[in-house]
Amino acid sequence: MPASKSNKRDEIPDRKIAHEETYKTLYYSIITGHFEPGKVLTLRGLAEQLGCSPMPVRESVRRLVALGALEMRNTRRISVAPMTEERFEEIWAARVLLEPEIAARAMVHSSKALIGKLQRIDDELAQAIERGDPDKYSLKNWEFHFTLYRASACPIILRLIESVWLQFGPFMRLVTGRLGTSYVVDQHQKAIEALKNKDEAALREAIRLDIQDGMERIGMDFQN
Amino acid sequence: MPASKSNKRDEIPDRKIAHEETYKTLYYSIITGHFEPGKVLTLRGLAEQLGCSPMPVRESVRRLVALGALEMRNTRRISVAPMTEERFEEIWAARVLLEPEIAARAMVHSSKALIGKLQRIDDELAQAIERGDPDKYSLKNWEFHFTLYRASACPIILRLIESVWLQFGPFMRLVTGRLGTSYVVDQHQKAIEALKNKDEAALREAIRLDIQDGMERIGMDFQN
DNA sequence: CCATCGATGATGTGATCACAAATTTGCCCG
DNA sequence: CGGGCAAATTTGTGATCACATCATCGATGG
Repeated sequence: MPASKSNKRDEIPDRKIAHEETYKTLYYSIITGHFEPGKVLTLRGLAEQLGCSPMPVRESVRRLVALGALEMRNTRRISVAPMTEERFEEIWAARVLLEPEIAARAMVHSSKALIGKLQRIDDELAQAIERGDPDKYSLKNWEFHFTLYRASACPIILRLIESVWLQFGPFMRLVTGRLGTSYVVDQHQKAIEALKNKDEAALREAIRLDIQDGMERIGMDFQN
Repeated sequence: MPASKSNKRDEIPDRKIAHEETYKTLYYSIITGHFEPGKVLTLRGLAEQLGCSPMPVRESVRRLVALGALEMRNTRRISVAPMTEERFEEIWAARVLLEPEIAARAMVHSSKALIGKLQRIDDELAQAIERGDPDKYSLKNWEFHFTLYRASACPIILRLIESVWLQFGPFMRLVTGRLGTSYVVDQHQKAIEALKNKDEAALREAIRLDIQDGMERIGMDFQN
């Protein structure tokens, strides 16, 4: 054990790694629904777009394929996963299974700071809706959920949820088109309220309904 | 739409791709518990061991890191994830959430052929226990679960479960040491029975108990 | 004898090249 | 004018190299 001081590791403030940066860029692009379902991508195309060699892109794409965010057909062609009714229903089911559970686990580690942070994010989300800014709406909605989920200190389940979000991200662009009502925010507020009251059942229900609202809204457009 | 015949795609019987082969090799090694938790790996080391250049290994490792099977510290060092009590509990929770659900979904597509296949695998599993062959036991246990789960035709949830299995695979080597009793097989048999009777609740319960038995057995060793 | 520092070897990363396979383009024939 | 075949381009894959950084170990000083 060479570590004289036990807290010596994890001291390095994250070196700049190209493939990490490209991954983050692609990650947010997918989560916020910038990529059209079924869209075909190329390593060299993304590389030029991101201003690097194809090498970091190759690694990022491999990660995203592993998580189901991108597909690689047996002809070795990279594409955003196309949406089917089966996939949609499955994603919905996975979300309802995992997200209320991790939210409940987050409540245990809840704090004033967390609740304040969630409230602030939801305020920004409301502003994004008012101004009709779908990109910011997607991002803030993601921030709200994952800020809550990260507080659970359950990295394994969190990774599963990340995978699911990456897979329905491309369909987000369908829902962001019509930001008419704001009842999604209501569920967020109910979730915050439940956190304050330490009411686990209410929190689970708020998350479940938030998922249902969002997915039903996507489902509407998807039925066409 | 260039495809004149719609079934023309997916006709190619899978080209031999080096990084796919290395991935499968590493996948089974991890699933069956050949890698010790915390073990440090190197690209060049694995490459030499697998008889290829570091390139395909790099891509396989990237995939496995994305799925949580391997870790990459911020010092850019590759290692098998070390086991902690928190990780263990979380994996357990994720399994109980996902696997009974996908099993229930598999029952809808159940068939005589599937039941026969499961019975055959479980017979081989029993033989592996008798002969004290932990590697084959691990493999057949994996085969049993994933043969059942694949029948659900839920690729997204299946991928989540794959991720979870890859993460507790390294701890499998702890349980495979002592293959004394055979009550695990009992749960498999109850699952097969439930499939025959189309009894969803019984199937869910059998899977849940099988998970509990297996995890408790690992947990015993893990408490030390 | 132990701690600290410096040198050496090893490791992940990124770029580039060659190649086989797939896609696309363009030409020719019916 | 339309359809199918072949050339040409594009694309993912694998190998190799240079490089910055990290781990390992030996030397030095206390």
